[in-house]
Amino acid sequence: MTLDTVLIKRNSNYHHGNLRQTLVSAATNMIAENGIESLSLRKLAEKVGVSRTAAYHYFQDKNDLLCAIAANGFRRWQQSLDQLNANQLPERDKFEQYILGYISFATHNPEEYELMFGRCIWKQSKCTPELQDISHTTFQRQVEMIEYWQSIGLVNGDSPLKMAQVIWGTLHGIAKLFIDGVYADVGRAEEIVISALPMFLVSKV
Amino acid sequence: MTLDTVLIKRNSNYHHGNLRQTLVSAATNMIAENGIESLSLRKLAEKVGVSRTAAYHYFQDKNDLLCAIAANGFRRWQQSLDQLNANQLPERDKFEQYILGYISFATHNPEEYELMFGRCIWKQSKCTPELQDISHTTFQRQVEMIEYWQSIGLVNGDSPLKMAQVIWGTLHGIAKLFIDGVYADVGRAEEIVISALPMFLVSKV
DNA sequence: CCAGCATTTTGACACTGTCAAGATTGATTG
DNA sequence: CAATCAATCTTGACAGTGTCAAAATGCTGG
Repeated sequence: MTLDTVLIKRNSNYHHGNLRQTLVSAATNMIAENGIESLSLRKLAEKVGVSRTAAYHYFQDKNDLLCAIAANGFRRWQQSLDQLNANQLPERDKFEQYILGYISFATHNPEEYELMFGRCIWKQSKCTPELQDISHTTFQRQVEMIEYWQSIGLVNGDSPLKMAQVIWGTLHGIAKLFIDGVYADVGRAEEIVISALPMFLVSKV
Repeated sequence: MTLDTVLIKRNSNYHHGNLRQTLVSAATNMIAENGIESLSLRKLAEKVGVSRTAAYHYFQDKNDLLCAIAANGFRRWQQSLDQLNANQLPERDKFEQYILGYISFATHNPEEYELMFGRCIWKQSKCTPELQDISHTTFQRQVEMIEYWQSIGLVNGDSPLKMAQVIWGTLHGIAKLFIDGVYADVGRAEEIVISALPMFLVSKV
C-alpha cells in the first residue's frame, strides 16, 4: 500500500472509521450554535463531508440521532453529580451547589438541555431504549439525593417523592423561562434560584 | 342577483368574509388535536377550503399566525384571572385557586400553553407587537397579584419580584414536566402542585 | 483473486414555507 | 349602467426538508 493509497483512503469518505461518533459530536456542536430546529441531516452530512443519507446506517431516523445527543447530555450531567457527591462539603452547601449546578448546566447548554428535558423527544414518546435507560437512572438518582436531604432534616416536605418532584419542577421551570427567552436576562438566573433556596429548607426555629 | 349567484358566491372561496378568524380558530383546533409541529399552512388551508397561500394576506408568515393563536390564549387566561379576582373567597383560597387554575389551564391546553410560554415563539424573539403587548400586561398582572399576596402577609419572600418569579417558575416547571411527558401521569399534576403550596405560604407559628 | 459484507452514495418522492405574478370579485366612482 | 380600483384569493415555482429503495464502493476472509 503506497503513500498515495493511504492519502486517498484518508480523504475518501468510504469507511470513515467512526462516523457515528463524528455525526453525534458535529450535530451537538451545530445544535449548540444554532439551535435544535436549525439542525438538518443534510447540512450535518455536508459539514461532516458525507452524503445526505449516510447517517441512516447508524441512526434509524433524525429522532434517533437526537436521542443519542440527549443521552450524552445525561452522561455529562451524571458526572457532574458524581463530582458534587465526591465533595466533602456540609450537606447544606451541597444542596446549594446542586441547585446552582442545575441552573448553570441548563443555561450553559440550553439546546442540549431542551433535548434532555423537552417536548421534542418526550412528547412523541419516541425515546430510544438507551436514552430511556440513562434518563431513568438519572431521574432516580436525583430523587434519591433529595430524599436523603430530607431524611437528615435539611429539606422540607411531607412526601419525599412529591417534594423531589416539586423541587425539580422549580429548577426546571426557572431554567426554562430563561432558556426560552421569557425571562430575558439569563444573568439573573442564579440570583433567582438562590432566592428560592430557603423555600426548600426546613426553617430552624 | 339571482339565487344561483348567491349560492355560487357562498360556495366560492373568494372574499370569504372572515378568513383571518377562520384560519386562527381552525389552526387552534388542529394544534390542540395534533400538536404544534404537525400544523402546516397547507393542511390548514385545505381544511379551511382555501388555497395554500391565502393565509399570507393576513399573516406575514407562519410565525405570525402562531403569535395570533398565542395572543388568544393570553386573552382567555386573563379572563380566567378576572373571574378569579371577582370571587369573594378568602385570599388564601384565592391563591390556591390561582395555582390550581394555572396548572389546569396548562394541562388542558398544552399546545396553546406551549405557544404562550414556550421557545417556539420567544426564543427566536420573533414576537408580534400584539403578542408582546398582551403577554406583557398578563405577566405584569400576575406579578402584581403575587406582590399583593405578599403585602398582606400570605406569601413568603424577601424580594417580591423575585418571589413572583420563583412561584411562576415552579408552576411553569411542573406544568411543563407534565405537558412534555417527562412526568407521565398528568392526573397527578394537581396533587403535586398542592404539595408545593405550603412552600409559598408564610408559616403561622 | 474473488465473494460477501459493511458502508456509503444516487435517485426519487412527498412534504414543507414562501415569493412573484396572475385571476377573481365587490365596491366605487364617472 | 359600465369602467376602474383595491381587496382578496389562486397558480406556478423554488429551495429546503426527512426518508426510502436501489445501486455503488471498498475492506476482509477464504
